[in-house]
Amino acid sequence: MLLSKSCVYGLRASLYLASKESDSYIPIRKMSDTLEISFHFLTKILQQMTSAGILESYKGPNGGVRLTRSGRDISLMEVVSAIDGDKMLTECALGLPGCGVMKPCPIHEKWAVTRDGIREMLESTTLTELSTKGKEFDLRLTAEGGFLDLE
Amino acid sequence: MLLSKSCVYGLRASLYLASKESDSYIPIRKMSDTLEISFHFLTKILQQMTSAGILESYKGPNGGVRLTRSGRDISLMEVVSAIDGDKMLTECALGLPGCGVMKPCPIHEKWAVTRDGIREMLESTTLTELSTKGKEFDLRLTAEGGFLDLE
DNA sequence: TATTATTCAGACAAAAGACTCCTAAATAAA
DNA sequence: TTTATTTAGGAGTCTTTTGTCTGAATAATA
Repeated sequence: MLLSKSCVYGLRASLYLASKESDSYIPIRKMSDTLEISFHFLTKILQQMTSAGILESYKGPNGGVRLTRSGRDISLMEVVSAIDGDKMLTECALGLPGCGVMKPCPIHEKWAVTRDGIREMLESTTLTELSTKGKEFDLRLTAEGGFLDLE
Repeated sequence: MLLSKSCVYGLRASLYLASKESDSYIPIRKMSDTLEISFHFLTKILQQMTSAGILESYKGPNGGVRLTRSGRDISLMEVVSAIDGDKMLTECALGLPGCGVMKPCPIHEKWAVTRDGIREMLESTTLTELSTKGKEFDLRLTAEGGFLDLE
């Protein structure tokens, strides 16, 4: 798969948070229940996002996590590279270490074009853009349910 | 990564075979040595390609594998789907089981566009196209060497 | 026929990714 | 000040991917 499971979970959680317009902290337990993701596993992923500066957290009762900025200013790319890094968008498609402009692999150029398409998509799409559409059309965010099922 | 390691190895081996214009069988051992891929691991991958009809094999002395058709008629897509399947090009980017036209996920449409770019690239590129360029410009096919180092 | 070169097949091992569980630290509320 | 809630972080398990090893089947050749 293009994105790791961790990354997908991080994206879904980000969209959940972006769909909440209040700036109160959301407990991870609530998110993991709603999104049907293992609590402990999700916790770790959100920690990565916190240390990457996308989220901020607060301990204790009424604690949880929230976006540090408006979802309008956070691209999918930010979330992806916080969790999966940017190997996918920098590495040679054939995994050859020395591959580069000097001595490229045969699919170097074609892959560069394709990859730019992926990057462009991730960079130009914001959390708010997707969460807004998500709420408008009740799009899917879990196996069963959509944005309108979010609590 | 987009492609599994197995898939990348399969692609590199395919390009190696396409670069040989003779229709004699090439021993896997020779390929694994040249391409610096574990012999046994490569063997398994090539077996997958054989049962997918991309390669044919011959046992015993002077045996090995070769392409069943001209590399001109084999697209990268064929090799990729023989090894990795086509999950990448069919599955929801968020991994949501029910995601589809009826109730898509938020990135469904954008991902469909991006994905078509990937598919188009893989389908429109043939082994011969790449191996020809590979030989012409001595492109990279191993960590260290290029097409002109192939024996 | 015996030997050698080769693919085929499957069991096994190691590494990475995905996921669980437990304890500690922070903090709000009772 | 105690208790409940919540994140932080580490250690451990399970699964998948990647890679290794051993032996059997097949075919050429001496």
